[in-house]
Amino acid sequence: MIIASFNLNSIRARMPILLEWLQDARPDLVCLQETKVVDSGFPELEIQASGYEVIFRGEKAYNGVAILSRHQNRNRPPQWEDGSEETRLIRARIGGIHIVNTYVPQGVHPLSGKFRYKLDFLQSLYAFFDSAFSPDTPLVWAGDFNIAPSPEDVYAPEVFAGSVGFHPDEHAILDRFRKWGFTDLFRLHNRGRDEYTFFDYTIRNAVKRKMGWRIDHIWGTRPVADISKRAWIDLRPRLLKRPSDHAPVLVEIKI
DNA sequence: ATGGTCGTTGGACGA
Repeated sequence: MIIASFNLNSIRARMPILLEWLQDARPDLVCLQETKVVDSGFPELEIQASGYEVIFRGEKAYNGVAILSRHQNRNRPPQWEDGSEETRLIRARIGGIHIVNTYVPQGVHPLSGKFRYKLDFLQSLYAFFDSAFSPDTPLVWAGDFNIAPSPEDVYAPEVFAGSVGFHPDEHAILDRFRKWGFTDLFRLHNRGRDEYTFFDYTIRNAVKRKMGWRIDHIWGTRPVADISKRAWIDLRPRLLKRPSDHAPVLVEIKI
């Protein structure tokens, strides 16, 4: 079973790339972020025609999340757990595995109220995990975390130290998630640097120049980590015409 | 070509 996370930066603008990538990579479960569309405008029929069930929650212009599941899997309706008006969290259960897909606020600047909101969002999410699940639960947390966990995950860690996305307060919260029981499944299977999921549009040839950030993640509790076989980033969609600024990250689970 | 690019909007804002 292959699980993927992909920030699309608008699902409507990205349909050609999404559909081609689904056919190509054939993931079993896909967590999407930044769909940027209200539910009445979500391209549900096209997704279904490509072989996936889908659940989604979006709003006008901003945010928006969805979970795709290949037709042979069972799905269940989304439940909201963060109490937010924003559409940043959606969850499902596929077989015995729980999936939580989040679009964590970007944070803008460490001195801004939006950074405080980002930290609060993560603290609420931690409380949700702690109340709704046990570390023994087969649980996947996937999405755009908007945080690069370690110096290997930013192309210029000395430049960006203390910046939003690579800030000690963010790292302290991620450490809490680790202590609770989560493992970064990509990092479990990959040691190298220069492996990124986000490349700023304003940096020309950023992928080729390896100027990116690893801010999209698939984390799992121990039961999931124990059956994970490999994890990788698929840069191909980022290299196409009119790409998202993110590339998908994938994990293969023995199930 | 000299402060960069997208997407959603319908003038900025978010990223």
